[in-house]
Amino acid sequence: MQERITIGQAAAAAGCKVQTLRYYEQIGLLPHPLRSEGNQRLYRRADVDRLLFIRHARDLGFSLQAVRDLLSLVDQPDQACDAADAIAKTQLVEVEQRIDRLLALKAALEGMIRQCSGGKISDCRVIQALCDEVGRGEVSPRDARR
Amino acid sequence: MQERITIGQAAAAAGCKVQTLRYYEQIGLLPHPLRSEGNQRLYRRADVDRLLFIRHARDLGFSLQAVRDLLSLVDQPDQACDAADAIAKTQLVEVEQRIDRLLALKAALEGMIRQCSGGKISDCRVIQALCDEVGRGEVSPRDARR
DNA sequence: CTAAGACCTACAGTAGCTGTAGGTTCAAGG
DNA sequence: CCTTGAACCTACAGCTACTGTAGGTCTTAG
Repeated sequence: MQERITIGQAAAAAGCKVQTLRYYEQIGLLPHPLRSEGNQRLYRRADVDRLLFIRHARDLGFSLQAVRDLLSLVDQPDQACDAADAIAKTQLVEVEQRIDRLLALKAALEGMIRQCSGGKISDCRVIQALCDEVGRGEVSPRDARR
Repeated sequence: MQERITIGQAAAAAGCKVQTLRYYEQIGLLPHPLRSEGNQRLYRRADVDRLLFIRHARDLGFSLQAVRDLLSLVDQPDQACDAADAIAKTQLVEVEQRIDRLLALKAALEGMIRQCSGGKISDCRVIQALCDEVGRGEVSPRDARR
């Protein structure tokens, strides 16, 4: 009665590569599935749901460690949901920081491009801007990297 | 007359690790510097300027390949600056795409957090949202990953 | 029965560093 | 002059999150 889903079908359903499933299994995010007589993996609905959960979380920018934490919550559904909430909030803060950082980059790049004279490299503003050690305060060289 | 700058001083000036300089040398972004009698690297101003250029570009989100391209332009300063302009524009497009993607993530995360009931995991909206295969159109699961 | 395609394991490679082990050199203090 | 400790050296392993490759096996349609 159980559907037997091949690794290729599961990967297609999740929009990822076959290798990615094997990798998730290897690092313990997915359980070892049943095998056919010929040793090929056979997944069930629940496994595919778990995979979709993982992929969805990854699409939302959660690290594999965060996904692992979320899955451990899912595996114990009677606890309070504060932990899941906290993980999402941490993630939100990080996303906001990345957005701020990228907006600053965008401004800096637009400034560089706007001033490109179309002349020679030696006069090019893009290169000049990168040569300036100091920058113009839009991006500080010291703490700018995540 | 030349200043002799140690690798530690150069790294400090650029706000990166000593290993990073050795790595850049290894992959050909920085030239092999002079060595002391005791085989220690001695950099000159020009080397440090090149390093600062690299770090600045990295801070702006350029890949090492893009940095490599920009440096090859710097090394031939009499050519037209169209190439540098094109690299910066490509980078700008990528940055804008990343921003759009992150804004969608932010909205999705805020929605998840807003609806967290504070109850049990089994009712938690954060988890529910991740379990929904379909999502609510904010982030498409298929093409969402860069 | 055969051939193509999907699957298997095992391992190497990607980016961009970072960390470690085990040894050498340099500069300052005694 | 000698010692001590920081900074340096090489070489290599490890990190994240996969992706690709080689060489072989299984399944399924014709």
